[in-house]
Amino acid sequence: MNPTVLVVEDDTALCELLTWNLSAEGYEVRSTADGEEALLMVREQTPDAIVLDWMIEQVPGIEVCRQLRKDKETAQVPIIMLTARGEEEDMIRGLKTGADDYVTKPFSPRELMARIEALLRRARPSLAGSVLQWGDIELDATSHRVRRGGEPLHLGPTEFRLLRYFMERPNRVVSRQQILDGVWGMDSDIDERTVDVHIRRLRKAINRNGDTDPIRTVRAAGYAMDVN
Amino acid sequence: MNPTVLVVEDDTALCELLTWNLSAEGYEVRSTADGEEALLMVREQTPDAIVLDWMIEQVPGIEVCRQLRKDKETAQVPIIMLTARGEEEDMIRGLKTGADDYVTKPFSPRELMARIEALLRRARPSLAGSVLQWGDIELDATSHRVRRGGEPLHLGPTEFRLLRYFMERPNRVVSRQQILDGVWGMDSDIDERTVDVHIRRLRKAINRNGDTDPIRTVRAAGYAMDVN
DNA sequence: TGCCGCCCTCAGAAATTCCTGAAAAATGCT
DNA sequence: AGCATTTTTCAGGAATTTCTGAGGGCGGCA
Repeated sequence: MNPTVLVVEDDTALCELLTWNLSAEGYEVRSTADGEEALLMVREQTPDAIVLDWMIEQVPGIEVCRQLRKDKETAQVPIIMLTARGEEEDMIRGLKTGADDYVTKPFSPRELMARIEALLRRARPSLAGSVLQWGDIELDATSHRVRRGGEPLHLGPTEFRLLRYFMERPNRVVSRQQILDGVWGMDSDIDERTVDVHIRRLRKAINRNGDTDPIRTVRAAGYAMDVN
Repeated sequence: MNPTVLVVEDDTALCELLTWNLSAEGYEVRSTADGEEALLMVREQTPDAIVLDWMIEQVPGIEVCRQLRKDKETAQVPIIMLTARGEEEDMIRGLKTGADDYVTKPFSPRELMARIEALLRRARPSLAGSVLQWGDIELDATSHRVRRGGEPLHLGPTEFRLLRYFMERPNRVVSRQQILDGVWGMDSDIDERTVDVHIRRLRKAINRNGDTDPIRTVRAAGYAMDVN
């Protein structure tokens, strides 16, 4: 289950170079040369990060960026923009539009790799192997261990993924469908009510000692994990 | 309450330039030329972001970065590293050590500003918009929370959508039909009178403490939410 | 193979919210 | 002041949405 990176680049040689490097780093790579198709691919299966060329066919990169940011589903995807020109204006426009980072060609692949890693560390902490925290709850993604107030908690696999999903998105209301996509996988064909059940199981496992429940149900919207 | 940025830079001229630019952007700025002192300042009052020069007195910037990342309290603070040399190795070391971004001198202040903004947007969503405001009412669309004067308000789904609808259109009179389209959906087949009821429920929920009513009824036209 | 843990589904109960219609109140106009 | 129109109030039933407990099924492991 490696992190997925979507490369949107119409220079075939560069695209292959990136794909090769990313694969070597252990990323799952998908790629396209077309902005329109990129949007479709993101909607179909949200990647963990996007490397997006400014100048691509059909739709300019910045427009792709804007579209992604506009849609709630994809608004949080980390985006690194790539450009040939060193225009300051472009860079600032790109960053203001919602890109997280901006790299000008020519660039060193290693630099790009490092920037992607830094960005993932920030945007998806569990992918970088750090420990997530919420109040007295600690979740270690690499060792699959969860503690509350120092006491180890026993969670099933699904409960673990569910908790991680919430801890990666503190304060954010997510719909059942989003939870299904994120925790079960995009193509899962599971009833939304099932989420309720697992939320309940997770709650029971976490609040065993009458602790405060970190998970808030938002009627007609979904659930959220609030900062305390 | 503006976001606070800590500038760690021993070149006095550059430090002043940064301070001036950041202040102009509305940031609260604190600064020091000394790495040791920087660590103390962070511990005393955690800033929302740090601009950190690689070459500073006493402690090298990368060591400051490492120290900050080691401590749980400060592990999440966004860090942008600044350096004179364009050495690729340095950049990669910096990013691997936990820096979020890495800018080489000479750089444009505007670029740095844009990068800080992008980083804050990622690290502290609450600081970078997404919260609508009207006087003492705050509405956070992503966490579905509403506060008035700091006190949390409990709104039902429809009331929430209704309030958001108004706060997205300050100072604008909207007809009942427009409200139905925007809040209930274009194809809703609901009596216009129903809007009245929900307006009332919303008012009751919002003005619980005898606060001023933000919603103005416009006879024969609809409703509006005025700026205060 | 048999046990065990976990996952998904189902369906009824419970809780909350929403809508409806009509009456009361307020407003504007003559 | 009196009338007409519009807005607000109100309460109960309808409709959603969520919660809960139980049960079958699948797969891992001894």
